[in-house]
Amino acid sequence: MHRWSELFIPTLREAPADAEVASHKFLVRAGYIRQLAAGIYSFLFLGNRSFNKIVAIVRQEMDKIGQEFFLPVLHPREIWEASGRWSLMGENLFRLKDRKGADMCLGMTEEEVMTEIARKELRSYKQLPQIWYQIATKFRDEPRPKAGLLRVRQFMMKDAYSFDIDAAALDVSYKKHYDTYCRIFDRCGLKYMVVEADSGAMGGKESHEFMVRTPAGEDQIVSCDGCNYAANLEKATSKLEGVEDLRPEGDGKPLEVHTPGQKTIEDVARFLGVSPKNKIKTLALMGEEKDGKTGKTKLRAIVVLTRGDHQLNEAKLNGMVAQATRPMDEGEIKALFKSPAGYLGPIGIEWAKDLKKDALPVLLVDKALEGRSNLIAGANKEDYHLKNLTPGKDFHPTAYADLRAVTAGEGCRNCGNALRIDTAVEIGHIFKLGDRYTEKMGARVLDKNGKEVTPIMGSYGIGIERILTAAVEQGNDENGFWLPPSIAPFEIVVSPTNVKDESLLSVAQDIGQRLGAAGFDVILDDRDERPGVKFKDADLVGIPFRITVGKKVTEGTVEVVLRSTREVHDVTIASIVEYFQGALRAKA
RNA sequence: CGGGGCGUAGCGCAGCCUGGUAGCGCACCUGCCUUGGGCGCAGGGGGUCGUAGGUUCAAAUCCUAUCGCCCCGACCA
Repeated sequence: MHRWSELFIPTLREAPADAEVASHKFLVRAGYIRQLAAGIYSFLFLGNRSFNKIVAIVRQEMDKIGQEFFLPVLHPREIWEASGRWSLMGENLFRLKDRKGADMCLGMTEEEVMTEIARKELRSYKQLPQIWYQIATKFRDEPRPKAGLLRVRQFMMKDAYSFDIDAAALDVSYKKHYDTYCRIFDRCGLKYMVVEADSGAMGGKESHEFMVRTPAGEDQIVSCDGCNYAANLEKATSKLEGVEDLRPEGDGKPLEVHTPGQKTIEDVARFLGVSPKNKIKTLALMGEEKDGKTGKTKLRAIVVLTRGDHQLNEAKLNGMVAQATRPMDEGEIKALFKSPAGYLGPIGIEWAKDLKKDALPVLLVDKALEGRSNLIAGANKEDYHLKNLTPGKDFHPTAYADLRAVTAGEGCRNCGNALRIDTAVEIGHIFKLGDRYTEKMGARVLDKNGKEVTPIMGSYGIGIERILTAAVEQGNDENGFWLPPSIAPFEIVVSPTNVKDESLLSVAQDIGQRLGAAGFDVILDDRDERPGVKFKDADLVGIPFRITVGKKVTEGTVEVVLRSTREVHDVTIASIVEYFQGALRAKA
């Protein structure tokens, strides 16, 4: 049994001025963490205790499906060069040189190291499937660390990798992780949801993220209360209500209209008396691609058309063109459209026929415009717009694609219910990697027929700090927070109201010892402080249950307080162990 | 990387504009008092004013540079 009076639990009355989100404020105030530098934190006694409990749960569950390794975090350049990520990862990769001047880096994820082992050791289909995992520190030089432990530069991650002989086998490994992740997050007491995710530039096929709703999060998730549809905004789609097209004017050919000074979609729509839904939004972008060898940046004009009231989803676009994009500058706009911004449109420019042809500018049209007619766009001429524009007839896109961002209230693609959008924090991510790493790094095994094949991989991550952060975010009030018992630094705090009263102290000690002997994690607040101080601290530090040992001892009872709801139960001293055997294991 | 803000005691802040003794609350130490929601009284310790340079008789304060931290952005032409 731990005694508070002997421990280092530096609680603060006030939050540090630079903390904004609840979890950051409370974890600092409760003495869990202290900041060392931007995005780098020290874990003190309580924080580390909670941290270790989370790790233990993750390890226990992962051991049921995989094998734990421990890999180096200091990597030679060569393996990152082999996977092609030495240049791809850019500034996010912490780089350094050893004494001989050789390039090294700090691991931000471990596909390379795992694949290197697979390459050297795996020879036969008989050795598959394999699931290897580790729980280790990762380094990422984030452009902007923020919100306490939410986005940091050094963190602990459980990362797992599966190697399978074919896609069907990968499905099995993937499902194992999906189920295991659910068990882990259930045991951690989190209210999470699983969403379809963008597999990103990694080139995976299927991907799910495990998300906890909180305004502190960085991701937007689209979900349906009517069915189980849920997806990251970067990936989400919806059912659109039909829009009535305008009737053709004049001879039905593109018709120039004078729109002096009308630049924005709203202005033009109002000026012409039409809905923005009948307008085309023209987005002028530049695709940038860095040549790995020469270091030169290749530019390519990419123009995206969306419905006037729609927003471009950059993640979808980036996935489609497989390169970074930025808005065109004034000169670039002028060069391509021969017109100032505000009057841009697709007419009068020769567009590429397919994405691979580098020479010509690319015209990507959002699917919501496919089949529409008599739309209005800029005329590529100052103060003029064009009516009667029909995609496929008046201009020919390089490709149609789903590029728009879903907005709240649109219909679910499965059941039609109104979709909601919430902010959430990502606590886990699983995805089917395919053969990207095994292929590039030369991992091969022989199949049943003696033929050489490339094993395919899955990659699976859990952010340990984020489990703690999410738990604090989902359970706090103005006085502090409460963690689920499974991941709290202690399950129960025993608070005698006055330690100078021998009878109170001895009852408290007795209760603490009996609960400890029964397997509960107990801390005795034996500090010589006023009751108010102890109660405030107990409320602050995340312990889900408190036992107040006070006046009622003379009647043979103590009070059990459930931190989350502040429910109070009088329990006899004699039956306290039995009480917790029922109560604590049953509810959070 | 762009924009904004902030660096003064462990935490939260004032002082800076208008240069001249570095201050307040909490925390901390000692004593007394008190003991069911951060109690009270008395005494006390603790600061290179982020760093470097400059102006000045004199710099926390004015000027320059630099470092650090926080927030917003890096999408809607």
